[in-house]
Amino acid sequence: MSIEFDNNLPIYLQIMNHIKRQIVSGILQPGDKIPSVRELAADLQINPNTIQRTFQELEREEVVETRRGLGRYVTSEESKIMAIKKEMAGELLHQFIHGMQELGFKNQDIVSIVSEAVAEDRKQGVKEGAKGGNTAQS
Amino acid sequence: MSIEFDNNLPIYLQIMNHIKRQIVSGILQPGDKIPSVRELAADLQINPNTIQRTFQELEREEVVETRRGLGRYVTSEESKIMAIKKEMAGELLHQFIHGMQELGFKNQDIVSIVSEAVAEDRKQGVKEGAKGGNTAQS
DNA sequence: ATTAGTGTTATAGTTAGATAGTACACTAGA
DNA sequence: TCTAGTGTACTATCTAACTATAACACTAAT
Repeated sequence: MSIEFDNNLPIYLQIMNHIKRQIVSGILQPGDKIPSVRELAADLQINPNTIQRTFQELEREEVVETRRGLGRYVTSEESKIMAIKKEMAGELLHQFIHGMQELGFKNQDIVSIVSEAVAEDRKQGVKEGAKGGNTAQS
Repeated sequence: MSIEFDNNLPIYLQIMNHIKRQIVSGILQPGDKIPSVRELAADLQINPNTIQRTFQELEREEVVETRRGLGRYVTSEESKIMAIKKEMAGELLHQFIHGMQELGFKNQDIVSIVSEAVAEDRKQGVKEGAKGGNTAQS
């Protein structure tokens, strides 16, 4: 595991999202054991207290379950996982569309830009999401 | 002017983005005077020092120009504004597509989701960007 | 019982972001 | 010249996030 940090977001939130993505995308399956506090801390070069906070938040969201003395496990409730997937996707979608509208793009522009970016993606492999799209005009 | 704060992002970055969006979308035109430090601070109920930092960053990005004793003005270089628009749109696009891919969505799913969200938007007026999209399955 | 691997808790210190308050410098206009 | 409205600078204080370190509690396996 390795995460690109450095943003302006708190580390514990970034790690939270990283783990949630792994669960939602199936890299971590329901019931799977997740790394221990100390193990992940050493792995990511992050203080154990920060990892502990990350995990407490994940537990508060019912994404993982704790068995004291044993470790932490991905929830077995697949409905919960699906709900989180929808929530995360909805959040991404909203931020994108709302953001583009604020920049002055029309709805049809937005669809075109996404279509083109995805087409680029298919041609070039997964590179960088087409940064300066040619259709990026309002 | 009013901004919904509260995220985990520093306030000065949020205000920066807000002003950049106003410029890029044409609400603020090239050469326009922007609010003074004290005025915006009072308006947003934010400490003047924080606004000062916001403006310094905007100046560093060459989005605004300062005339000491007079005030600050939106840059007159329209090419600079276009560049920033492309940069901001590219960032939004990349975060969205990359994020959706990490959640396990295929490229064709992503295009469909955006198309539907935009269609919803058209029907319901600008409401909330279609949070729990029905097609949000991989 | 002992050990190793877990989660859990606590104290102390550092840093960035934000606030509070004050003061100084420049410019336009009366 | 004086005043009002600018940008700018500085010190002090507060809080959240993060780090450093240590200790304690529970569980499974030996």
